Amino acid sequence: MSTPAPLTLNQRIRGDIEARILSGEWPPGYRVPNEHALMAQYGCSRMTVNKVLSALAETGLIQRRRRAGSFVARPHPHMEQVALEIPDIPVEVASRGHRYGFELLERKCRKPARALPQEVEVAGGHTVLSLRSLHLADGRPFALEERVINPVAVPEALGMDFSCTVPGSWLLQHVPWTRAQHRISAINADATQAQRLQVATGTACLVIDRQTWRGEAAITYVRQVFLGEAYDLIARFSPGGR
Amino acid sequence: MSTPAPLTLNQRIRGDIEARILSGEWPPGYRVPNEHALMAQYGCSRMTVNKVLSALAETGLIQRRRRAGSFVARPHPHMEQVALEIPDIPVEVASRGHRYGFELLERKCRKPARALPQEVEVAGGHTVLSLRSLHLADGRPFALEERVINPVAVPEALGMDFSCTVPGSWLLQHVPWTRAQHRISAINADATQAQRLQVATGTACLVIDRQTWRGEAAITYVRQVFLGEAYDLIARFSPGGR
DNA sequence: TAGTGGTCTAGACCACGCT
DNA sequence: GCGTGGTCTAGACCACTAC
Repeated sequence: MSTPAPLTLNQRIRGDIEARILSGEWPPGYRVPNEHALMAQYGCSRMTVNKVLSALAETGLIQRRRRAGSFVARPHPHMEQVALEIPDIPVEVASRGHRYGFELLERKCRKPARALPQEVEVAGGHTVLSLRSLHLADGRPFALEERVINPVAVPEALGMDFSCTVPGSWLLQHVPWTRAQHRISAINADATQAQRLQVATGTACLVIDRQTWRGEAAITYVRQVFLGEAYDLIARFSPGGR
Repeated sequence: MSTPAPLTLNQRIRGDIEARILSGEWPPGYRVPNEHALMAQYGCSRMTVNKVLSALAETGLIQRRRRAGSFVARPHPHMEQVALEIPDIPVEVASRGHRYGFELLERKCRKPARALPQEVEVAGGHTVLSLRSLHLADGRPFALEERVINPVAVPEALGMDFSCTVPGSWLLQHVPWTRAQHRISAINADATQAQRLQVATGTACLVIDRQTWRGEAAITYVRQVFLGEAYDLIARFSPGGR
């Protein structure tokens, strides 16, 4: 029950300072002791306290200004971002205790829809590999997915039979991406969507539009339509950035 | 047009390595030169290259293993999180080029709804300050907000007249929080919600449930209901964590 | 067991920006 | 001007683990 703590000096100092800030002992605007003072207090070198304070500044807990000193930050700047988990649907379904199923509705190569700039970008002047599919949980519709893939960036995709392979999971595992953008919105299911999801027309659905890039090349664009009542996204924020 | 680059040595080395990884010159699994080699290559001390490699490891671009070396990471682990901007509604409305307006519909102290565990937690055995309000863009309904505040954690709130002060913005600026959780879902507007938002009953709405804590104390719980077609959330991921 | 990363030291010079 | 943080050096000892 005793501390099994082989904490590094760095972690001890960081923990000390974080605790003072989070407990309110050092309120927003409070001037943190400077590096020289902390160095003396902990009997360590300046590099060590500098590393701690730099790390705290990166996470936004303190602000550092030359000549002025380090100050406990006001709570909101910067913390306006929270971590949103990207859902991998098979994993998501399994973690909810359901049996996952997949059904490929359509697979073809076609021209991009000119009305969808994302598709045009993925096409890059060529055709796109278009996949329309349905994700199932315990045999019942869970999400509808419309995806286009850039066959120039991902030539292996042309040789894949996606009737048994989930395109999203396959792409995640085989194609490295460096940038992604997600747009989250809500729509009323139209007649086609409602029929495929086996709900009434007009049912509220959560929509995720995701586009990924590798360097400058667009890899894929996907629109996933979830039943609004059966699905939700969770985003969290905890102190220290992690 | 020339490089105005007063880059630090640290940034140069980090940029070099990131470029090689992102360009694919160093593919996933590639063994990055060890610290001694980089030290020689750049003619610098070990601390300098160590700081670079540690930073790259923190962002997930490389993995480091004692005795084995540093390796370019496979793309997906860890990158399953993206940064989601928390919307501050007045700012959000203004940034979309609209005039922001606010209307307090109801303000009272009451018992928490037993069916809502979030309200019970915010209450902590006491009553909650309950606020129901409407956010407007160019005078038209933009979002409906139902909020409860813990009056023990935020006693100043009891003295506030929120008819002119936006509760969310006020809380953000006056109450530091250390933890937050968001749940995003989609609903069909019920009759009351539809009337207040001036849309047809059943219109799809994007819902954000947000709860914040300071330490172990729950501060506030809020449900914001947005028009699904008029609003969306954007989440991005870029390399290097930022 | 030897090579690798993890951590730390005791200095140093410099740039910035309050005062 | 001068105190602060920003960066870097040339070492050091240790822990871990793959070989």
